Amino acid sequence: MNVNPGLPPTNGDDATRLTGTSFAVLTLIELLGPSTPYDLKQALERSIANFWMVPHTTFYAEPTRLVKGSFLSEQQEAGGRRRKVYSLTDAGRDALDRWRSSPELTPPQLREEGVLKIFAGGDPIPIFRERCDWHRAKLAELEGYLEAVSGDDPAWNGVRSSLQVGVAYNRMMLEAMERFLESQAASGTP
Amino acid sequence: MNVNPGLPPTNGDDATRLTGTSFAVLTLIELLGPSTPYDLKQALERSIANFWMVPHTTFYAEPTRLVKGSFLSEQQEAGGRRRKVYSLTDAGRDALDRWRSSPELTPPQLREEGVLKIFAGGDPIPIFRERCDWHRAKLAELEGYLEAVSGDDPAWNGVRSSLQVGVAYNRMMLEAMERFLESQAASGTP
DNA sequence: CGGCTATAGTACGACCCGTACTATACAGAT
DNA sequence: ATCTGTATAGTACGGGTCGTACTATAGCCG
Repeated sequence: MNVNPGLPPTNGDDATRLTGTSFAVLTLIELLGPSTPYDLKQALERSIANFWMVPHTTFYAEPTRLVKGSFLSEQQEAGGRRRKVYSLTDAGRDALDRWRSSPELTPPQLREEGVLKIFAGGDPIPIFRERCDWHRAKLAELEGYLEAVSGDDPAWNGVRSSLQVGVAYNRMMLEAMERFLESQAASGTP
Repeated sequence: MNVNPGLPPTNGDDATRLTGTSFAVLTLIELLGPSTPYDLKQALERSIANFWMVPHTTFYAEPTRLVKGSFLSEQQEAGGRRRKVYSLTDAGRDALDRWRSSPELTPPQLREEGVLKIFAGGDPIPIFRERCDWHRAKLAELEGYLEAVSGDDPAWNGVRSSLQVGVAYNRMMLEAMERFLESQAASGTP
């Protein structure tokens, strides 16, 4: 049971090993151009984190690993904070291309405490009500992002598509739970 | 960004700390009675792993932690392999009750490499096709489990409900993606 | 320029994870 | 009886991940 799926189920190779998090970093640098870790963190939290969550400490560490595998190159800012700026190398671009155009996918993974509680015998009604609120908020958030990228630069096509997927997903979840709650309310007061 | 949500976002307390995985173990022991780690692993893989994945090595370790926190007690089998058998303590049962009846939930978390690839500019069509196959298989699997627990022992109500949620979820995902693929096929050959 | 808040990180230890390996049970073949 | 293959039932280990807590600079408002 692989909980932390990367690309190959670890080819044992070591510094060459690329996880989903690696590709998240590579993709963002391709989109944004040379970036500092903080640029990446900001962008991540408004986009990828919605379907591929990464804690910020892991995220700050990832570029360092990718430099070691020479998928990224690193420059130092001249003045100010002298922050590190990362760019894609050819190897990085290649790896990204190969991954992106391969049809292989690791299984989707859900961690849903609500269903866990229902399994354990918890009352579904308050659980679904909580979740409805959450999905409503998420839906509003994603619709906001979607408006923010509403140009037609083809480089952002994927970004727009994934946001549309997210909107559709949350709307579906929300409607399904609302239907359930209504049906319960109806059968509760006959 | 909390990727590994437990109950409280870690109260710092230490051995008393209970994660979602802890409650998975406690719930299964409540359902099955005193159990060996392997019993638990088997049951987990057919149920909870669908919405709360845990690798088997973590899972084998968890009962040990729970004994340390005195949520479980441990006996040794008399003969044969002298395997360890775990039972709920009163503290364990209390913790489980409190968690199960509290309405608080950590946010749901999805790790979906398909959307990550779409974000990165991958072609959605083969990705959704892959995913359709996956959801179809999962649906069949869950329907099998559902038949297997089709008695009416009230202790298994939560188990049945969570399976129904899983079936509904996978059916929804499958139908949404099939609709998308059909609409693409239609617009592709006008 | 002094304090406040937001921004931009680092430190660290506990825990998690995947790979690889070990070891026992049991069935059927010899 | 024992061999040998397969399913069952785990353990060992080291690198990676996680959350908490802390530090430090930037910009703003008075």
